[in-house]
Amino acid sequence: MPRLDDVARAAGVSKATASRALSGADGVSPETRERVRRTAGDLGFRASGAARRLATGLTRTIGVLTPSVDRWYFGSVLHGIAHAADAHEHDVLLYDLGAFGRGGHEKFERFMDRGEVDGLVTITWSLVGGDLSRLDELGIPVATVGEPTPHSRSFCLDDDAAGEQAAEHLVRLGHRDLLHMMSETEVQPIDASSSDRRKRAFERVSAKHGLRMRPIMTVPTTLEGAHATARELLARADRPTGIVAGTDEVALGVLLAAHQLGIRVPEELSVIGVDDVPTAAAFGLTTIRQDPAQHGEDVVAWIMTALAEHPHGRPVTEPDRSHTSYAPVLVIRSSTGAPPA
Amino acid sequence: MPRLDDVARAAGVSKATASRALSGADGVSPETRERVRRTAGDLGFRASGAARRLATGLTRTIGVLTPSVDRWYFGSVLHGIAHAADAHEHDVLLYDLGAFGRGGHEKFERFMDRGEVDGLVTITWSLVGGDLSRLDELGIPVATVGEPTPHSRSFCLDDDAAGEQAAEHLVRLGHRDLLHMMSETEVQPIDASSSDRRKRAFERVSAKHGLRMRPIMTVPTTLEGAHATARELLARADRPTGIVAGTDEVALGVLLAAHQLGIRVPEELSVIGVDDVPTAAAFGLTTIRQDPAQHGEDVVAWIMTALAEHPHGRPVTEPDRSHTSYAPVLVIRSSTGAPPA
DNA sequence: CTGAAAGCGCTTACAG
DNA sequence: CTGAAAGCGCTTACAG
Repeated sequence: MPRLDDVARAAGVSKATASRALSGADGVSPETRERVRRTAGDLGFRASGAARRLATGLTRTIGVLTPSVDRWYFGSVLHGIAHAADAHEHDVLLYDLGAFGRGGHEKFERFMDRGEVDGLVTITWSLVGGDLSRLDELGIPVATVGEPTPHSRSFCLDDDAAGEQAAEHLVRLGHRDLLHMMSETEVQPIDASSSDRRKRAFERVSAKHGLRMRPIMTVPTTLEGAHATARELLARADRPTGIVAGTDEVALGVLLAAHQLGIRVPEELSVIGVDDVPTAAAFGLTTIRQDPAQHGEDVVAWIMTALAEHPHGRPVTEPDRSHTSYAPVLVIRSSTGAPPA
Repeated sequence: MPRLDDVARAAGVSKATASRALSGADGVSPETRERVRRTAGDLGFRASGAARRLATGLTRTIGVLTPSVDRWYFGSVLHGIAHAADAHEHDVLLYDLGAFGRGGHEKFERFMDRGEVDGLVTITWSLVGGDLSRLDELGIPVATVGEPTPHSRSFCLDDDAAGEQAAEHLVRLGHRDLLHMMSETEVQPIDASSSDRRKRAFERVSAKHGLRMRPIMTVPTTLEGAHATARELLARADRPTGIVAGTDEVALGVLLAAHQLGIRVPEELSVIGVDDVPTAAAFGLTTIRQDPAQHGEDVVAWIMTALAEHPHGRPVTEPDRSHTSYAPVLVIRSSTGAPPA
């Protein structure tokens, strides 16, 4: 592997000049720059990242802390992050903290110990409160996507509006007897998780319109879990006319149970979800759309801006802990309709 | 941030001794080691990764090149990799090359230019042939998961056996008129992709048992894509009695179409897939199981072994390009049964 | 516009 | 068991 020194010598300049020519810094004549560049190309020179890091203190890497990577929401956010990071010529260092917080603490410690990054994004539920507040030690821009949090800058769907829109859609169709299936968040680092907000929005709408009050059901955040619960629920004679599901996975589990029980959708039962996962369309699922990949792109854009303002270390000003919330979009398909007469 | 020098001084030893004490190298008295460790802890010392990299030439990072991150298979492999890497105290650097090869080349170039890792895993279809062969330049252990490849060590499901088991299962149930829905691989870097192998295995079984020869159908590797195709196919009077799908996503699309058309499964139609995705059970899908997370763990284990044998740079011996193939497991559920009389 | 030199913070022969 | 010193390969004031 040729070093900068080899390039400099071959091009007949000093290491300093070679470095400037290659990095694009100004104060180098066009001819010199061109010659150095060609020489570097000919030699197959690749700057040592380790040396550059040591000299500049910059890793050109952004870290991602996520509770999972094999589920739609997390994968989509990660995809957006990876895409945006690449556009800014930054690498992404992935810390998969493990299934929803379990055992994640040790991995978090390892990250604090040796995960060297210029900026960090934590995805919902990655961390518990105590760990979250330690992120400040890092002295780098930190942002969260998935839930609003007072600990850092955050980006996420407006869950209040999403919960409201879902319930209001069914109310407009004439439903008076709805049930909310809340998808369970196994770790709740902060006061109001997404599922809590969606649930409370549902309760507000229920109260406002004087709907029948049914107890909220809590199910695992998986199609399977919701499916099992829904099979029992829907078999009962006094089932609701509509179900507001906390997520599409839950909604799809309900739809599947309805199909298996011979309950026609939407004639006998309406179902609405939140997310608009790729399979929702094929199932005809009415849902509240969000775009996690976009959130991932936006969070990286914010980090890049913060980095540009304070290239090294801790900003002198108070860190930005503002919140960006995305407006939900109602997507009407065939899983919702007027309730049975 | 305290440096090693600060720790050394505070503990009353040289940097060399402090370094050895902290790294666990031997040749340090137990008392000294303990004292240095405590001092480091008190000071909140964290070794600079950049400096360590520069001094040792080791990044303690493994790279992952993947065509996507928001689909079950890739997410699962990545999860296994992240878990195993963490167990070996290595970080993972993620390169999401983008949707199945499109635009992935530039990202690949960026990786070659500055992705500094000790070992690399490429997931199926990440790369096209020309890029694949350039991986040797890296002089680090490289392995592929998802498809057998002559370019590197590889790990994947035995697709021949999987395709055979799927078809044979239906033949045993009495089916003579089967159709294969092959899931489309958008980029085929090597001669025999997974889907090709599964397809050819199907053809062998068809020939062996003298089944009706139907043209192979190719559908997108998504539930939606398969669903659209299946709706047309299943509406026809001469539809087959069984469908062998290249993946579970495809199989689920077929199941959905069958439900919507009022075709009873398995009485009127049998469907089998490959993968055993988490939702397969709720749908009662019979399938051929594979465990991508395990493949991810195994590939990291192999890299760690290779690294242990050749701690620095290119091994003198010929690189290991052997192939590990995993035996498929038939999981029988309720989507398959005897064909209609 | 260019170069000599110091510095980033570790590790590791080498010598004792 | 311990230390002084060289070295990993860049970047960046500083001086010219």
